Amino acid sequence: MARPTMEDVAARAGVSRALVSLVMRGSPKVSDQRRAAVLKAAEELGYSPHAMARSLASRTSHVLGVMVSDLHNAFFAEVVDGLDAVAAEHGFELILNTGGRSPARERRALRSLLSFRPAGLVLLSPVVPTADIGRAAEQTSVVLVARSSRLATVDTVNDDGERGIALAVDHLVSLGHRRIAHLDGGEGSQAAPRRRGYLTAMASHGLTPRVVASEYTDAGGARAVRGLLGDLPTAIVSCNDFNAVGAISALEEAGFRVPRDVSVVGYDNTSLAALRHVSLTTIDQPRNEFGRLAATALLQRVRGERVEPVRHLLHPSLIVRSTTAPPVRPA
Amino acid sequence: MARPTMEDVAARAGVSRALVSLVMRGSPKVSDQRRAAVLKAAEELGYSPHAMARSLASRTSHVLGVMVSDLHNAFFAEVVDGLDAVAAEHGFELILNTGGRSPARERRALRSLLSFRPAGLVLLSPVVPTADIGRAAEQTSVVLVARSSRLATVDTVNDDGERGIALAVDHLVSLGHRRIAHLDGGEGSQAAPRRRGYLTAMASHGLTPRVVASEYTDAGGARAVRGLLGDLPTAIVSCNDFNAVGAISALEEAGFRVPRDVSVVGYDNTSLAALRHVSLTTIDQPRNEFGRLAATALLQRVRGERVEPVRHLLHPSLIVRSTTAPPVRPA
DNA sequence: CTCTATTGTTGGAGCGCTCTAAGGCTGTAG
DNA sequence: CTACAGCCTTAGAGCGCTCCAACAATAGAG
Repeated sequence: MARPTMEDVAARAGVSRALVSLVMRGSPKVSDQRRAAVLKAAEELGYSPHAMARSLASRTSHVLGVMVSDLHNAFFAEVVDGLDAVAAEHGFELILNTGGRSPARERRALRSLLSFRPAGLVLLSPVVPTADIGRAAEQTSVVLVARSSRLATVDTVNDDGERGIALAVDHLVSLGHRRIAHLDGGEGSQAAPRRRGYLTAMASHGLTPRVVASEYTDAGGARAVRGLLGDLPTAIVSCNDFNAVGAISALEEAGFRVPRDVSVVGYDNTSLAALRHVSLTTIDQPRNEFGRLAATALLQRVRGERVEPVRHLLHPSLIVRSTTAPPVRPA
Repeated sequence: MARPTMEDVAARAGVSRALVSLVMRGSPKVSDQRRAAVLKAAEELGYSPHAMARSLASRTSHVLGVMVSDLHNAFFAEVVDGLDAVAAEHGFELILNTGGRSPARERRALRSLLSFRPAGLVLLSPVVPTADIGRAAEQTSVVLVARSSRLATVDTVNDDGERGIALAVDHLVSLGHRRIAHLDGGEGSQAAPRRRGYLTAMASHGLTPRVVASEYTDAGGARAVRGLLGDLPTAIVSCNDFNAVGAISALEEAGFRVPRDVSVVGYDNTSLAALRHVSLTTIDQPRNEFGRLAATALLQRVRGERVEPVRHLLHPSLIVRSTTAPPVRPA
């Protein structure tokens, strides 16, 4: 498995190593004749440039470091998908890590990524303290996804959770609902803005809010609904799709029909929501776009096109499916 | 962002560059005193070794290349999760690519990964011709996941789809079903062994098989069931979970109840199947284990512990939930 | 036919590290 | 007091590449 080097190609093509380098980098200052000879020799030897040696010599990196807090979650997979698309488009490679939602493991993952001297770093919903992020940002460009920060040195990409929930509430209100409860995500990552958005939206319609403690799982949604059965609202805004699906199950088990008796809105527009069996009205977060924007932000910095930090706050959108309808019970 | 080098650390600690190198590699032949001095200097400078320079000089790589045909699919994300766990455990880093299910793009992705001279390559369900894989295997160790191959130079990790479907059929037969249909995955990746497994299992029970053309989507499952309504079997074995969920929707829309009127079994045990709202009886594929085994296979080769190819054929397992029950209609 | 551009090509230094072989120290035996 | 093990430590070459300065070679101008 000893692979050929530039030297080998040069020897075979009867030119110098430097000329091979020029050809490999696609320089225009090489005669067509020599170029062809070099390319032929490279082909015959099965030569391909050594990315690490190249990066070392040129003091530039075509690598983007990505730390995912938890790949298990399909949300992140889609973001990575977007990152990869943009990176590939510009000849960059992704080097990937997971932090396992533990600050210690994330710190280690961070160090490991930095040891590759990446052109930039994408942190997906990291849980490490801001100080660690700041320190990383001294070494390379950093963009934070699904986590906000006031650090002047890092870019951020988030969705506007307040607005997203407001979309859901407005939708329900326009259908005629007035008793709308929110199943809250607790300590979950974007739970706070969503809760805030709910309270603000309800207030703006002059309605009485009702926040019910819950969590980002279907079991959590079911549990929360069971606590609500004595005094059921006509509509529920869940903190995410899983929670919403759990809520629907519990409602149906209790003999209620969705959306006839209770309307339910989710959040995230996971593939789950799109299933005909579920057909959940929900709020879409442009996850792929998160990745694309994050990669783009990094590439801009790499090219020196921008210095000031950028804060992307993406607009979520309402996807109306079959779990919302006008209320039939007295509002 | 000009980061300190070994030279800087050596100067500050008052030792030679080589000594710093020894300390960084954790060599035992360094006096405690010097080691402490070096570590202190490194700490003060915020030094961390340059992974690429290290790899170039040592002619060894601590990088594993991963080509995912489509990260969008949660299946692959879980495999990557398993890969990452084992890689991290052994101080390896993952470098990741997607091939977008196109041979041309995959070939490019492959080349790009190889340019990093990775210690090994993991190909998740690649669509490139075997010849390309063989060529890659000449450059580094290769393990194929979710794609079989007779190449003597590559390791493979797959699940035993025939056996998985047999598990489903046996389960239904033991419940008393005799009219069991299979919704087929067509050209889909593991559809062939699953179909084969169905036919064999039915034959072994002396039952008449009934293969219905379908595909790996919930819409596909629904469509197939609609074609079945005139002569409904008592049980359905779907090619995967999505298909099964679609089938259930169509059955319910037609006024049938699952599992009372028809039992349904999925395949894959996606997170979808586990939802209480779905609670699908299905066949579990140990995806995380796929990743772990793939990484382990590579590491064994890297360490020279093994030369002959290994073929992992993982046993799928039956997960009984709420969509299967004894038939009530005449069998 | 010489002189200056212009274009194409080359050697050499160096990127940050590892690794080998050789060197400096200490302590103990002869 | 010299010799010889250790045990630490170091200089130096080299990994595969890029990049710069220098240099041929060809072309156009005077």
